[in-house]
Amino acid sequence: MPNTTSTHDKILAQGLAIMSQSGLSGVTLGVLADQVGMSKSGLFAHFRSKEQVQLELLEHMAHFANQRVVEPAMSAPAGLPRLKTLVAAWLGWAERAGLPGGCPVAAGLFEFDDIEGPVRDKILELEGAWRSLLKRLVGEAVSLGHLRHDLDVDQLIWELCGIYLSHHAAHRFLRSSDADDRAKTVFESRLERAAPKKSKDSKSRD
Amino acid sequence: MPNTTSTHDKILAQGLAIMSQSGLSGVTLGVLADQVGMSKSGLFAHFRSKEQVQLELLEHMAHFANQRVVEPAMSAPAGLPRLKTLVAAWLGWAERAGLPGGCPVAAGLFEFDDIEGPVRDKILELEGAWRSLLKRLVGEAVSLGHLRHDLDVDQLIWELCGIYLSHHAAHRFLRSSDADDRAKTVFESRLERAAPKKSKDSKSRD
DNA sequence: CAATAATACGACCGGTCGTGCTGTTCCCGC
DNA sequence: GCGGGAACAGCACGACCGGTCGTATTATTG
Repeated sequence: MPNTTSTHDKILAQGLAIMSQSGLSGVTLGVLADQVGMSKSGLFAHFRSKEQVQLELLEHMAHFANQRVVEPAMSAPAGLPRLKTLVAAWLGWAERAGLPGGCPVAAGLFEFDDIEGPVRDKILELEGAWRSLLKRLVGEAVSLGHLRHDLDVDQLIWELCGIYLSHHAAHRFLRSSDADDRAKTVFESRLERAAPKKSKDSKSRD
Repeated sequence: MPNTTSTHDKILAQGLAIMSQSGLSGVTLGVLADQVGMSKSGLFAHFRSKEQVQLELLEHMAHFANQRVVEPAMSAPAGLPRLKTLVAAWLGWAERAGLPGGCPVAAGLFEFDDIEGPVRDKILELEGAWRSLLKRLVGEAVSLGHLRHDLDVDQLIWELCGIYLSHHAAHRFLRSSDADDRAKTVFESRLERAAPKKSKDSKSRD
């Protein structure tokens, strides 16, 4: 059955667009069915519940983001170049990937901070996986001597996530045009402080 | 006007709690009426529309946050001390003020990034006012020589907002206990880089 | 060809949403 | 005491929610 993209996949693809614009709770069975061009009940037959739709949607987005953000970055040389490439591909990835709204996970971090359940757990899992990936790349950069050995890796990642969120807010909500520049500036400045010590200037003295 | 706090105010107070937990779209007339202890239509009579409820709720929150965060910080000495006090009062202010969910504006930045209308405009206004305040305090710190005169003020504020958002995500979604420490670490490190050049630190030991 | 399984449809359920209209209660000035 | 007006409740509406059911079309299989 290679010919058609299955209805199931079509549903997930459409749902991804809605989710990025209106958040996970904006993905309604009715509007999703309309978007796909089928009846609500016909759509529902593919899933056991709405929650199942949400979970599969998140899973689908993770896979989508993986091949749009992670995989391309992996072809860069290991260490600092790869980290830089990944971060560059990360910021604003959703728009670049054709998602009209922003990154659904970023929105989910605030939408589901107090809503317990499998959906929250799934977002938690995705976010954890992402931070693990960041940690791995940073760790490689440290091992290769691209970043200082006494670097607080978790602290750096925490700050990277802050850059991402601020970029998201500035770009998508405030719609300010300098979001990319601001993010680039603070990222590079942060990397500079994480660079191995050199005897170039005695100013880095912490 | 009778002695008691007016029903109108009681509605806004209850709505604030709901908004912090479930977001602005979680503030439903029915839920809100239940919480206040009156009928949906009785509550509705106080407002012209649900949108009016949302707008007044945002306004109410701004006033509330102002007296809980801004005003106390204003008693600190002008310049860097005041800025530090404000930021310290800012991070996690909502919980400290008795709001069970996080900061509603932070959530609103992601909830309404693609939903046009007066509500979005209101959040935009609040966020703009907040950043203006930050800018004013940073500017004062620069004028007083507490921060370097060639500081990129907007860049600093952009990063401060990133710290706030990352703190919100780490604390409220990830529920990690080190959010305060992480935020404090990056904030102080950032201030250090914004300090005036001649770093003969003989007195800065707060 | 008949039987079956997959797929999708339309109608419909109980419930909640925002929002009006119609009363009822109750305080206040006359 | 009475009339009036504000504050609130009761109720109904249409739209939409997640979800179920029966059914029609289609494809596969025996």
